[in-house]
Amino acid sequence: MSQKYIPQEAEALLQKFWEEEKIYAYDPKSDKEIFSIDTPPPTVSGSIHIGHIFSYTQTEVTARFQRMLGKNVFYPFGFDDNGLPTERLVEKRIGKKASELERKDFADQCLTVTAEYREAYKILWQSMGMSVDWSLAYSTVSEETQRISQLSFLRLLKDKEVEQKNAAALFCPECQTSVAQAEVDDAEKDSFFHDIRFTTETNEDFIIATTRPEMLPACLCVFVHPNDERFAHLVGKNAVTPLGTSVPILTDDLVDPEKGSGLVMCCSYGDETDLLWVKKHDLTEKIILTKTGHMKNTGRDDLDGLYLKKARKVIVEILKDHGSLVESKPIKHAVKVHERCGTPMEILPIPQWFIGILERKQEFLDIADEVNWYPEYMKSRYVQWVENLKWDWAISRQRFFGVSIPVWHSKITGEYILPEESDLPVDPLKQAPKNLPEGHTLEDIYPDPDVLDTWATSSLTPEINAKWGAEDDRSDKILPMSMRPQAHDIIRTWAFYTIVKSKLHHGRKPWNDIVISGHVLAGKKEKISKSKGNAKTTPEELINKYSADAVRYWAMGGTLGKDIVFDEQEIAKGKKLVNKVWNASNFALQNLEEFHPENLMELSQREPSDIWVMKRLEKTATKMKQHLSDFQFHHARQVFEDFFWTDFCDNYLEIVKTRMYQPEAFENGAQKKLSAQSSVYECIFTIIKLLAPFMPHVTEQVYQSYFKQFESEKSIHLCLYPVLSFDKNILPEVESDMEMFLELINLVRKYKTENQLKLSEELKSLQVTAPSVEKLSAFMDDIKGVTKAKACDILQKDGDVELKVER
RNA sequence: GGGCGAUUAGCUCAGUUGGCUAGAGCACCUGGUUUACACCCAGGGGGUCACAGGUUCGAAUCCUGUAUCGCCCACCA
Repeated sequence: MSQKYIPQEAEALLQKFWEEEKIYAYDPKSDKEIFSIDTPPPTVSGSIHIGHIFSYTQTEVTARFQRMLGKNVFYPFGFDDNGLPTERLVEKRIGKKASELERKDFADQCLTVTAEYREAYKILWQSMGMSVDWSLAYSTVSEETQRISQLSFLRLLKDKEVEQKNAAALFCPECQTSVAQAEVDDAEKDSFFHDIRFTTETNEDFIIATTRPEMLPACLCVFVHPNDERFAHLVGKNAVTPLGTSVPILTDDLVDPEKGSGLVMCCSYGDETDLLWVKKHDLTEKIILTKTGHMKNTGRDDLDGLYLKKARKVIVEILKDHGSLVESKPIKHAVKVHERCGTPMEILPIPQWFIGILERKQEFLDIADEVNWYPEYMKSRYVQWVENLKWDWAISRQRFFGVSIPVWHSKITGEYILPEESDLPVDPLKQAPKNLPEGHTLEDIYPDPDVLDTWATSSLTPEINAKWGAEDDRSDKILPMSMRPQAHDIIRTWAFYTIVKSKLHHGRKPWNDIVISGHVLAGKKEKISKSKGNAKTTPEELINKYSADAVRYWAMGGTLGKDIVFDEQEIAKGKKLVNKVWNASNFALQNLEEFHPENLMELSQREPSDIWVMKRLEKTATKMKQHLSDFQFHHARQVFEDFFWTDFCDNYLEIVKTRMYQPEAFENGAQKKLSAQSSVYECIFTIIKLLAPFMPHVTEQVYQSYFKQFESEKSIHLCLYPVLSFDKNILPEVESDMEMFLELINLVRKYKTENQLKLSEELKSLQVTAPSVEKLSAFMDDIKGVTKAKACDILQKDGDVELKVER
């Protein structure tokens, strides 16, 4: 082995080796147990920050661990280049709007433009030592993905899980598309609470308080709470709005008597309550908004055609002139806005495609119980979301770019004309159906203009990975997938929608385990974001400065589901561990030059210290395996460090040094040296295997430099994860006996430190008292070796070990 | 308003089912050029475990309440 390990040089060479040897390839022909990972496809929009590294590395360690358990690991990578962020990026790069190109051409442009970003990801990922099988990479804008997305739609349509309804949906007038409940954000907006005077036909006045006076032309009725005695006399009468319309006054217990004046007008549609009321009281809706957010059908020329905001101002003026406006109080209130553009949402009845989910809430809750949630408490977020769903899933979007809805409509019968599954993907805007219904010409049909919500596609990542419906469909092998890693902020979207699709298509859970990671914060309570520019260092800089293994070490420190504050010192700590592992291995192996594993001494024949370290190693390996199986990365890391740094390096190696350097100083020294070498050999080999999922580079380097010569596997990453199981009868009490020895070592070290002596300073003799002379004496050779004492007398005395030193 | 989580050393965080004297790294102090490593070794100082009650032989850990913070959701007339 060489003296120095320089990660900046070694890591790149090792990565090249892994790629050339296809160490991480998924083997479709193998009959080994498969471990499949539903990798989150990151949005291809140009920026990769340390937060990505954090969560993906945790998954990657699991991939390596499962591979070392002997499983056939299916570890793909995906690129989400179908979303709006990518669309914007591509528009900017090609200088054209998506709508200026054919859908297919724009998709091609997306693939072209994002190619370099995909390449950047791949390079960074490889430089982190990510054991992805790149031949399994997919893109969400590719033809294959579009085929699967359309296939999903067609099958759900045939199963009547999808239907087109002229139902009110949340609508964004800016993007001019419907949006799903999950895409809605709250925003604090400045507004006015307007008190407007209504009258009844019998000339009684009352006040309606509203933030949406422009909805007045769509006023259908006025509600009061049935128990509200203040207004009981009004119920059943007709009210006259300031615009002169006559509407009934009704009761409903959803009215909050405390709010506003206690009277509320119901307009189609001001908010979701209005929607409910229209259904419940069978009111006839009146729609006064166009898709672009302009007024129509108001019955007034001075309002029709005005944009919402403008209309609001105008109507306030009208009301003022009319004397109906009593007061306008400025308020701040939360408004539902589209998360993409921040525009307040409207509710409009336009034809939309829906997947019916409200009827199946319980089924989706049941599926969640079949999935293991890590950490467990994250499930409650899902449960709460599902329980509170109010809308079916609107999957159509009135945008130009995206996966087309594969449907043509008949102008004559209104029936759907659908493509064959084998013809997918199709673009109805560009293509004609292969077979027209009887009596139809091309003139009699029109294409569905909408595209699918991106979640309708992203929710199919298991199916995309499985090449669902293709000739080489591998659903049987990899579905349900073993593991879904993702962050907590998209439980209600990605996790939920994936469960919906899996349930509807296959009737079962999409994965066995869902593993939720936290976010990386730039500082206390500060999210890393591109706009703030608070990601001080790039992943590349950190890898270059500390090594990939060190960055990976940091990523293992987070607790599952919890956000962590970025701490560069943790990476520095990782760098130290890399160095320590190399040096300890290098040193230990130097002392194994004439050793061959064929000559390994039986454990029962070894010296007590050598048996002790093996027992500690056994425990460490057992615990690490358990922790990694449970995705408890930080626990595994901690257990490793405790053993490796303290027990193995600081104590064990120091203890056996003398026996290895100068066996002639001991009676039967050759055997005692072989005993030490046997434990050192097994420890180092086990240590690097235990650490291999965390630090794949330095461990591989040690393996290639030494152990490879005795082993058949060409890479440490193809070795099996260590499982040790020793005969319990071999020195059953060695661990507690060792405690006395370690106590003695500490006392001697303390003595030397306090007396400002070198730790290697020779001592004339030690006078020791210990609870068991016999047991401590078993370590006599090593006591002399590690303390450099020429003589040591042990006397029996209960209690702690005590020491007197003669220099 | 509902749900979930957090509060432990100056800083960043561990602390498995309640159990020896509450741990680690960094920072701080003292000592050591030890033939693996100064990216090291040895020793040391530093915590009323947010607060108040309760359960228990025993609580950082379980229960109740309070405070502060974060996330998710709801409220929006």
